[in-house]
Amino acid sequence: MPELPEVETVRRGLEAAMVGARLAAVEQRRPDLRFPFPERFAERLTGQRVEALRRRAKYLIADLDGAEVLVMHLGMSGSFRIEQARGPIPGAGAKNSLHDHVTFDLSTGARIIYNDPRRFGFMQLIRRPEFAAHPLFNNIGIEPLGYEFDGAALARLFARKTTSLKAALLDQASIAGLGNIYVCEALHRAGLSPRRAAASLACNDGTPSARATRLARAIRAVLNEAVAAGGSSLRDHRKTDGALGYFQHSFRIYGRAGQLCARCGGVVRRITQAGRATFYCGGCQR
DNA sequence: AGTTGCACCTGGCTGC
DNA sequence: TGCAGCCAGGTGCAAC
Repeated sequence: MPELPEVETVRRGLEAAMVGARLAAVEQRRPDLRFPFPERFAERLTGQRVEALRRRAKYLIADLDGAEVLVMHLGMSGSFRIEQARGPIPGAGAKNSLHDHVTFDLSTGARIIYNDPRRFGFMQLIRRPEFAAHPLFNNIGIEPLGYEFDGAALARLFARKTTSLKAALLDQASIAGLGNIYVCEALHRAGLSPRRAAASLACNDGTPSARATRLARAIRAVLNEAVAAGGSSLRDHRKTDGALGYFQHSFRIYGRAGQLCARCGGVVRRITQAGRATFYCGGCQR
């Protein structure tokens, strides 16, 4: 499910409910998701006050008033929803709660529930001083909505890469937060082929090409529009309040194999790159 | 060192 | 209606 715009949408929903509240009770319903939960996970969280909820790449990071930071990743199918703790307790066997793996009951009376059918998500507790140097975070690239991201940054990051533009854009060590959908969308907006060599964004003298600038602007634009729309709702992904994001209606290329390109009338193609589907228009993406 | 392919899971959809 | 096969928003790791 979640790329940067979806994670940011979740962050905003959780921030409003969690920041300033204490974790009055935490329930962990299985020993692992993608990885085992930390030792004594619920116990270490109980009683902690949430001071801030941040996003880095596709990670959610809750700053606690103790010595640790709670790191959460949604994987492919993770989602959060917010209910009132006084409401019906999800009963065993209720279809909707089958994959509810963690619940946080807050001092405000709200209950935050983490649901993840595929269990590719995970949660981790990291001591604050070790946070920046932690393996999860010490090799993460620049934020595409940050001030330092532009055509020059793209050209510099990709200068010596031998992979395709598509694969390079998906590499979280270069740019943090892009995923399969928004890479396809940004490349289409920029009129660049996903098969083009990543290094071709720099001119021979190493300066950023006009293509690099176009691509950086397209990435910013598509991410900003998607965040404003509350992300994309594929399958049953929802925001924390249960509402659907609606950016999926704005996809111009993703999932449109066989349809006509809205910009040039060419046929949208689907190919496989690095094991993942790529959608692009052979007419206007060069 | 950088790049690619596979593995990890469940569920939804398509086509027989 | 049932079922096999394929596909899915991510990423860590082994193998080249």
